[in-house]
Amino acid sequence: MPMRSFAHPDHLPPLLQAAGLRPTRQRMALAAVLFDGCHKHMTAEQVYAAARKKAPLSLATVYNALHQFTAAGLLREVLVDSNQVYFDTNTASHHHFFDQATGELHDIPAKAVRLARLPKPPKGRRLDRVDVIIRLR
Amino acid sequence: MPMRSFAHPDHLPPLLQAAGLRPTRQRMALAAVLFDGCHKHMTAEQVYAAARKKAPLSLATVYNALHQFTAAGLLREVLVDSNQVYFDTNTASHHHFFDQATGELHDIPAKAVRLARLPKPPKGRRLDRVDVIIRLR
DNA sequence: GTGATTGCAAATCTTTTGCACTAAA
DNA sequence: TTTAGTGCAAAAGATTTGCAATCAC
Repeated sequence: MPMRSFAHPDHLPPLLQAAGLRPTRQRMALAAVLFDGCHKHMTAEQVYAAARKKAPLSLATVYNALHQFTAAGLLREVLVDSNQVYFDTNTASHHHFFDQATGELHDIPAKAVRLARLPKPPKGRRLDRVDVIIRLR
Repeated sequence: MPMRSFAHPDHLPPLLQAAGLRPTRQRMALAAVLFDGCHKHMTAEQVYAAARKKAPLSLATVYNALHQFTAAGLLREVLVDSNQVYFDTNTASHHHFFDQATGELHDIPAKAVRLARLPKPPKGRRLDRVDVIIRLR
């Protein structure tokens, strides 16, 4: 599962700048947590807990940044559980297993699912993307 | 799209009783709103607004009842938007179009989508169901 | 009667907002 | 400088809880 590797901190400022975001201390801490080379699914609270070990920042800033990162295409929201929103660092086309017993979320590569037939969008609308969630128990 | 028709109020008490729920005035009003023979996608707030025209009831009771109905298999939660949970009166296997511009949700019959390949669940877990969400813009 | 159900208001939880302060460019 | 970004604390929404009053059986 290839992902651009931003494990080294030097790669973070260009990443943020490319998204039109100033590489501030807080955003750098958040980016270091999220874009370390491994895909992850994290809630705002989890990101907050991890980032504040790297730099002082407030929860409001976490929400601001998560939404900015999402708008910039660096993150994707995953909605599988009515209690929390997960932010997914994998922005490539893919799907999810959701373990309803544990709340764990796992990626499924796009090619592992074949959508052989799909209805066409109603007129006037175009397809944005297709999310497949395989719910487990 | 066949659905058991509960348009006539006389059909509501047995429906509730079969779910192990006493047919109280409040639950009857809620069931009358939801199970009128037409499938719908409603938020708790929308259900509340419609039901209070039929009988006085509180929002807390709406949430209680929606969860009881869901646990009883009369409703299904649909998660497509981080701002609100939709309750779907169609509990048969099916999928959804979600219009991200308007927030509208539309059913897709199960047969309109063919999942030709699906990864098998991790060991120890079994498949509960597969949700396909076609996001439109 | 008696236990299930409800209403109300307060509590919780998550997320957003307003605004003065701070820092990046 | 100058403007974007941040922190804080308050506000907003959605949902839940606790408990006394009420209703279905």
